[in-house]
Amino acid sequence: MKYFLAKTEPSGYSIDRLEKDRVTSWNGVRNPQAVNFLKSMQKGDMVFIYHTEGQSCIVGLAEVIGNGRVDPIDAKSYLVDMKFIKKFKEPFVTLKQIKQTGKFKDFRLVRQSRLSVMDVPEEYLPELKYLGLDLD
DNA sequence: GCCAACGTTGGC
DNA sequence: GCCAACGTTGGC
Repeated sequence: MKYFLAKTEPSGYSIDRLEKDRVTSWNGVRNPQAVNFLKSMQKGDMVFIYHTEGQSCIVGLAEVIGNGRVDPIDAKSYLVDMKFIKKFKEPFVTLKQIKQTGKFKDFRLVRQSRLSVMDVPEEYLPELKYLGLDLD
């Protein structure tokens, strides 16, 4: 089981919306590198949901529930079905905090600010838990 | 709302 | 296939 992170603008699609929907097809990603990460997702993998408006922060967790597929209405885009797992308790873990620890220097979230879907290497999980993410 | 950094497009 | 011009993302 692997971890990923997917960004979204909450005014477009928020964690609250995912909680209501329960299940969604994560879509609208066209950047080739981000699409590759979507393609590497497998059933059972976990996805941190990250909001990019206002204070950038990790707001929740979703789980991949099936194989991805090319978006039927946009061949350059790729879809992955996922279900709501949880919304983290506030205060959310922010990008600022993540940068301040100094332990995420090679994390794509820090290195490639415009990448909207990425892997979260296992080595970062303990530090994310330490910052307050409840992964149980 | 600005703008740096990055990605994409299209003319050559 | 290069690269200038343009468009977009996301942090601030």
